[in-house]
Amino acid sequence: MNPDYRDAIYQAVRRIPAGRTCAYGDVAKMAGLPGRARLVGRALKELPAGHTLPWYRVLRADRTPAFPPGSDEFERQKKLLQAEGVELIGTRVPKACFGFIADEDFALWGPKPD
DNA sequence: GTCTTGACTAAGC
DNA sequence: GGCTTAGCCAAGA
Repeated sequence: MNPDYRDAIYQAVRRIPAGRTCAYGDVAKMAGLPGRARLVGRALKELPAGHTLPWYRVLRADRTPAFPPGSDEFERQKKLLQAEGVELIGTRVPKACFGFIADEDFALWGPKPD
């Protein structure tokens, strides 16, 4: 198999700075896969054991976790985000902590990975 | 080869 | 704010 897209997604997620979150769609764009948000979900679901990927920085387009509130994964994501200074407001993260497709962020992140 | 599923998104009501 | 519908594409059965 040659899951090149998956590696691209992993790299994209890894580039998300601490204290920041972004949507699956944003990660997909950054990975060179615009519109493949669901592929990001698949890739994250199939993360290898021992990974250090900040998957918890990836949220849905509405700034809510992909997991139902109260679930183990939801609580874990919430805890990890809070540890980085991103406190969930109810089930959502602050707008200021979400997204990276902006002039400043674009200059910081660059048009594409190396 | 076809059908179902999915850590999704956007648009419409 | 929420729910429904349609579109999307790869993996697994």
